[in-house]
Amino acid sequence: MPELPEVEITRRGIAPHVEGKTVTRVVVRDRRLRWPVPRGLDERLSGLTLLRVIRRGKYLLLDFGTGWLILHLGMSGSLRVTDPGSDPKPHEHFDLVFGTIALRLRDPRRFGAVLWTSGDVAAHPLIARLGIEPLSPEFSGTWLHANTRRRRAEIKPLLMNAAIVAGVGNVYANESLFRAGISPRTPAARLSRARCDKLAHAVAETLNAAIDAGGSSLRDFVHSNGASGWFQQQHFVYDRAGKPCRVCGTTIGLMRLGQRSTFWCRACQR
DNA sequence: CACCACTCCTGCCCGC
DNA sequence: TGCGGGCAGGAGTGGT
Repeated sequence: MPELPEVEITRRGIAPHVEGKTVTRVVVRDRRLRWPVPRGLDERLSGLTLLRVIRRGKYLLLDFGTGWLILHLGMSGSLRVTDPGSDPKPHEHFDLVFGTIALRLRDPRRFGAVLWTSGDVAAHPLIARLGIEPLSPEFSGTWLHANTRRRRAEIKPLLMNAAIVAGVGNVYANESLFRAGISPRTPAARLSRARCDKLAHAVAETLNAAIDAGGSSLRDFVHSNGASGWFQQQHFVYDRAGKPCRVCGTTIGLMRLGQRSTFWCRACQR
């Protein structure tokens, strides 16, 4: 499940291969993603040079000067750099071809997105509503404390709300709360200033550790499945229901919070 | 406005 | 062994 770290690893994996390159062709094999892939991308993009690839939350934003291609990997999407002549495998719905190489999107569950916007990408409705970047210097205990005072929601669903914090999904919300020693059920407004500090640090640490873990596999984005660096990290709590806590041995619990599986150690997290 | 449930989709796992 | 059912999840949408 691509969350912020996986998307950032993807960005780092593909950027050196495609930045500065000019689009020669766009191939759409299946338009049926979360929203239909727009028609006319081939005509619109051919001849344009990709200036840079940036990330906002879980979105990849490809700057073409006159406009931006917005990519989202949904929960099963991956991007790789490949030979445009190679036979597409199942679920490889979209190619962005730069002469002798291509960016190829695979997305079995089709929760992902490929969209185009002209002008300022930050003004696009999907991007404009995103909350703070958790790896930005602005994201701190001070920010978290100030922005949760009137929140009745429990901290875990709040952390996963992209309109508040962009890019933290279920895996890293669970892991961050474990690292911070905070119960996922704590009402956000009840978190002390000190605990907000702890949590902001834990979120950044957790995300950075995951990025570092995936960084060793960057070359896999070329002629590979583009996803091999993802699940190598050891989780403290995620998907470990019924197993002993790696820190204290207490059995890891499982509950539903905001329709999502929530894993936690009742001894380590209060 | 804040929050919540619902929804999209398919691979995978479990039980029979 | 094969099949059906349930589950997983990002995040937009619409209801309360």
